[in-house]
Amino acid sequence: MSLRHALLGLLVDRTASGYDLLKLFDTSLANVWPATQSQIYAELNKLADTGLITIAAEGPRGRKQYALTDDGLAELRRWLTETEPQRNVRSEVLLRVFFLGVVSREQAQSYLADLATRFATEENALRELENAVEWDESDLSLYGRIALEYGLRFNTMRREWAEWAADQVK
Amino acid sequence: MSLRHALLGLLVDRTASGYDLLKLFDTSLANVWPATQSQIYAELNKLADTGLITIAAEGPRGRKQYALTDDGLAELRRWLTETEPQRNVRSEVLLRVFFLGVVSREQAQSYLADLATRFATEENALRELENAVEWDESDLSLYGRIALEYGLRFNTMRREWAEWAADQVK
DNA sequence: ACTCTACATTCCAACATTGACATGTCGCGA
DNA sequence: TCGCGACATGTCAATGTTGGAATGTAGAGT
Repeated sequence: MSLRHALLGLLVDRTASGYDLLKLFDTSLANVWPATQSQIYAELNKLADTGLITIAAEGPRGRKQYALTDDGLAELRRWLTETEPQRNVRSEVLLRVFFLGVVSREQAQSYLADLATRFATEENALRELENAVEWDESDLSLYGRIALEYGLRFNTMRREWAEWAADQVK
Repeated sequence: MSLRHALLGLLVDRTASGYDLLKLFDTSLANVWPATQSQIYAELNKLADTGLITIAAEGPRGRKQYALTDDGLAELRRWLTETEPQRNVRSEVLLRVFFLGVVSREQAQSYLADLATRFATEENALRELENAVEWDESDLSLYGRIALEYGLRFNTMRREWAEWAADQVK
C-alpha cells in the first residue's frame, strides 16, 4: 500500500498532527495520491503499532504529534529502492471516451469540449501554484519541482488532447 | 463504479463470454480500467440480477453468453451523459519522485533514468499497436482512435518528462 | 454570552480490489 | 492415452477506499 509510504514520506522532515497530514494530502498530494481523513488516521495508528512512527499525545484528548522513527525512515528507503512501482493507470475520463460511440455525435462533441475547458482550468490553476511557490536549493525542493513539472506537463497534454479530440468529432 | 459501465460498454456491439470480456480488459482496457477475473465474473452476475444484461448458459456448466439489454444500454447512456466523471489521479511513480530526497542522489538518478527507459519501451509498444490497427470510418473506431491517441500522447509526455527529470538530477 | 470556523480524532458500514484457490471442459500433439 | 495449455466459471479472505456520523477543543468576532 502506498498510503503507508506517503505518510512516512511526509513525516521525514517534520513532525505533524493527523490534521496537518490531512491538509498536506489535500494540497501537495491531492493529484498524486488522494486520501481521506478516515484512511489517514487509521493508517497512522497501524504505523505506530508496527513501530514505524511514534505518537506523542499532548493530553488525554486532542492533538497528537506523529513522528518518524529510524525504522520508519529505513522502511521508506527500502520501498523507494527495493520495490517496483506498480503502474496503475485508471482513468474514468478515458473510459468514457472509449464508449462515446453509443451517444449522439452532438453529445460526444459536447463531452469532449467540456473536457477541454475543464483541463484548461486545471492547467491554469497549476501554473499559478507553480508561480506562487518559492524554490530553494535543497534536494527536497528539487524533487518537488520535478514532480510539479510532471503535473504541469500532464495537464497541458490533456488539454491539448481534449482540444484536438473535440475538433475530430466536429 | 466504473467497472459496471466498462462491462456494459464492451457488450454494446457484441455478446461475449466472461472469458472474452476478461481478454478485452487485458488488451484494450488494460491501460484505462484494469480489472481482475474475480471482479468481472462477480460484476456480471450483479448486472444480470439488476436486469442490465442477460446470461444465456449453453449447458449446465461451461460457457455463458452475456448480452446487453435495453435497460443496460439506457444505463450506459445515462452514465455517459448525466454523471460527472470523477478524476482519480493516483500515481505511485510520481509519489515516489516526491520522496526521492531521502535516498542518495545516485539512487534518485538511477530511479529516474530507469523510468525514462521504461516509458520509452511502453511508448514504442503503443506505437506498434497503433500501426497494427486497421481503422475504418465508423464512429466506434473514431472514438477508439481518439482514446488511443491519448495513450500515445501520455506515454510520450511521460518519457520526455522522465528524460528531463533524470537530466535535472545529474 | 453566543456562534462560527478551524482544528482534531475516532468509529463504522458499504463498497472496490487483489490474489489465490478450486473446479471443470476441450482440442492437440507426443 | 496422457498431459498440456487455452478456455471457462466460481468463491474466498484480506486489504484498500469512500463517505458519513459522532465527539470534542480553541480562538476570533459579534
